[in-house]
Amino acid sequence: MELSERKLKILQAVIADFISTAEPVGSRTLSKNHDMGLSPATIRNEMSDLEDMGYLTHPHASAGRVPSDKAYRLYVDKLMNTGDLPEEMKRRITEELESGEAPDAVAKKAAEILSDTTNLISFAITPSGRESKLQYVNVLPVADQTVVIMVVTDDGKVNNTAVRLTCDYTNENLELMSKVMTHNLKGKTVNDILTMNIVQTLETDLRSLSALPQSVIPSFMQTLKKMLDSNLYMDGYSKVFNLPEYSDVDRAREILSLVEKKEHLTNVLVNRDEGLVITIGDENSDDMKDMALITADYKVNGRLVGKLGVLGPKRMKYGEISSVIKYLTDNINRSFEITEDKPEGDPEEKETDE
Amino acid sequence: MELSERKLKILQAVIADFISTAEPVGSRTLSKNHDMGLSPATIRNEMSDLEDMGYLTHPHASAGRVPSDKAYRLYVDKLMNTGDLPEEMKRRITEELESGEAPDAVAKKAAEILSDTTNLISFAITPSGRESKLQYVNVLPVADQTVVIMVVTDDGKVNNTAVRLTCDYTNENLELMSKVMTHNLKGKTVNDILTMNIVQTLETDLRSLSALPQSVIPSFMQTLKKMLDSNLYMDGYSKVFNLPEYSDVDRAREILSLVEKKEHLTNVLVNRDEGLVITIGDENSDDMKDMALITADYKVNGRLVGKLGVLGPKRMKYGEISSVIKYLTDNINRSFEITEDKPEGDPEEKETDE
DNA sequence: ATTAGCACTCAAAGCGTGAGAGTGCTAACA
DNA sequence: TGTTAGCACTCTCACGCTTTGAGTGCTAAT
Repeated sequence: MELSERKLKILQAVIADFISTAEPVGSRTLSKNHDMGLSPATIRNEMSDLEDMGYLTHPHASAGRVPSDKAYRLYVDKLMNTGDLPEEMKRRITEELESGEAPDAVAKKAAEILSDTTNLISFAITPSGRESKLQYVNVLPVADQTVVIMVVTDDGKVNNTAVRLTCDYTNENLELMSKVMTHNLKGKTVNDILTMNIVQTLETDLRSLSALPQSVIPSFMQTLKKMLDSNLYMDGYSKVFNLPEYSDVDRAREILSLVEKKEHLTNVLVNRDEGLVITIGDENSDDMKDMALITADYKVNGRLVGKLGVLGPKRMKYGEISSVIKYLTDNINRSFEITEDKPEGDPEEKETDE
Repeated sequence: MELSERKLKILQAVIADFISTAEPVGSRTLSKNHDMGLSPATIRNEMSDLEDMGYLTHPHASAGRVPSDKAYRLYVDKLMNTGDLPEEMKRRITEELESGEAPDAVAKKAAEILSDTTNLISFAITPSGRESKLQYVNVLPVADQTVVIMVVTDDGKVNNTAVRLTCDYTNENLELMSKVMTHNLKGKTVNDILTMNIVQTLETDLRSLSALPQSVIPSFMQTLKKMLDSNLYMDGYSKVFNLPEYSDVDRAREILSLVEKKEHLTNVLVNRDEGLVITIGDENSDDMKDMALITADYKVNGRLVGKLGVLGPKRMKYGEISSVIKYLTDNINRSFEITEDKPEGDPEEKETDE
């Protein structure tokens, strides 16, 4: 059977209604609310067809219709309109985001905005530093036998670790060490540094420092490892209680415990495709089969890095939310783009206009 | 009326039973479970007295008794036993905590442990840097027109901000600036620096740098301000669903939205008394009237700083939880104590080589 | 002073009924 | 032939009634 123009229209109406009310939608309501010049009976016939085709389901015999995963997929691919955001909202987002913050702060803020505007649980992961290029290593004195190792990368990430030393140091030693390490490692990616035999590489240059390198280098590696991890920020936990699908405690528990497994969620996000990705119901992993997940990525310094998104019931305002996420990531990208046009070896040249 | 020995014993039994079952406890159950050689009728009379005295309440005429806030208070002050923790648990806590981490990481970990061991919502705030003494300022080059300002304090806090400059710089300029700022500000508390007129103080020394100070100093102040804030880490959101008192969605929503108001919660914690503090029901602010809050503080470098605690129903295992929190803060204190001038005290020295 | 006994209370669970929303089918209609 | 009105049927949900059981308070006996 073909999806006639009329069937499409009805399907769209059912989906729209269900998204906004969370109630199964019946033929009568449909014919009233959407004045499509058809009687309930006709609509009923069409809906019956749509059910046969797998687009609608029946919770039980005397209830209205509910869209299937297949219907949502069609809706997202063809039917929904990703309209422009209201100026007011755009303004607010830009405003809240504006400030040359560090990636972590931006991610946190973005999750906040996203949850506020969508009324769903939101999250954002910060870039993994895997491909970040080391810019600067600094070993700084803090107290007797204690120093801080600071690593800065070209995309603005700064990580540090405090180390208790097993030996004494002088400020000159630390400075020398910082210089040598920076000189040897600058421009290399974090990942590369972690996989190369750094001790050997530095050994000759640092011979004069006796025990110092042995004390510091493990912690330096530690700091780099920290840079590999993505940080996950979340917001809007308690928003779920506003949704009728979670008025049942067990359902609420389900989604909230899911979201509390941070490593798991991080994994899901990291392994996601690039771009704006929407996965609905069955398309998700087992623990999210009755939810929908919308994510997008953002770039720092032209490098693909962080992700953000929302999680909620399949009945979500896909169009609107996609627009918000799109607008948000665009804004973040733009705000991180500006470190360009330096002479140092970055081949791609991006020009921001408009 | 006086609280006879027997009344106390009965009261304690009621509280103990209610804490473990969440069901109003009746005279019959009590006489069975606690074989105190008294018939239900006698217990009934005593309970009636206890009710008159304000220690017990009746949800309704034909239900058992429930402890009042006053009863919990008595229990916490006199009746409960703060036994020692099982070795197994101690071992686990020490193990998980052991590693010279930064205050932020420690707080996060502590919240995690606390929620795991108590099965309640837990949180930990990191020190406010208000009284931290500045140790080191460093302005470091990151890219053209971009530098990172790093501030290190004596208690191991490290904060940094990336700044886009409005003027050019040379490495020498930055170094000079770092030196001058460190020299002028070292040993002063963050709070003091924020309230003094720093620009004026530095102006003469930095005259040679033209526009650089104007670019950097506001961001430096920004970084210091960040140090004032306590970071709040939480864990165990979804634990509430295991408690019968939150099987009602509205109750669950109540506690979870409360906990999501991070600034509010931070405030509550910051304004709390020192030491192990337990507040029950009415003793709390309006939005926690039917919960109990247990907190304690921990010190970094001898300075009173962070707090951690749990939030849950008034029916909580006060004794056990207090022990855990006590043990946890003791451990944290010990692990942060070492920056002192006594070289002794660290049992194990880790040596990594390869 | 304690306890057995009994009447009483109240929440919670179970049951039956009726209303309402919706369907599917059939027959009539343009 | 596609559309529609009509009608019987189905199923959930809300309501009220009854029963059950846990627990109390009081009284009288020990």
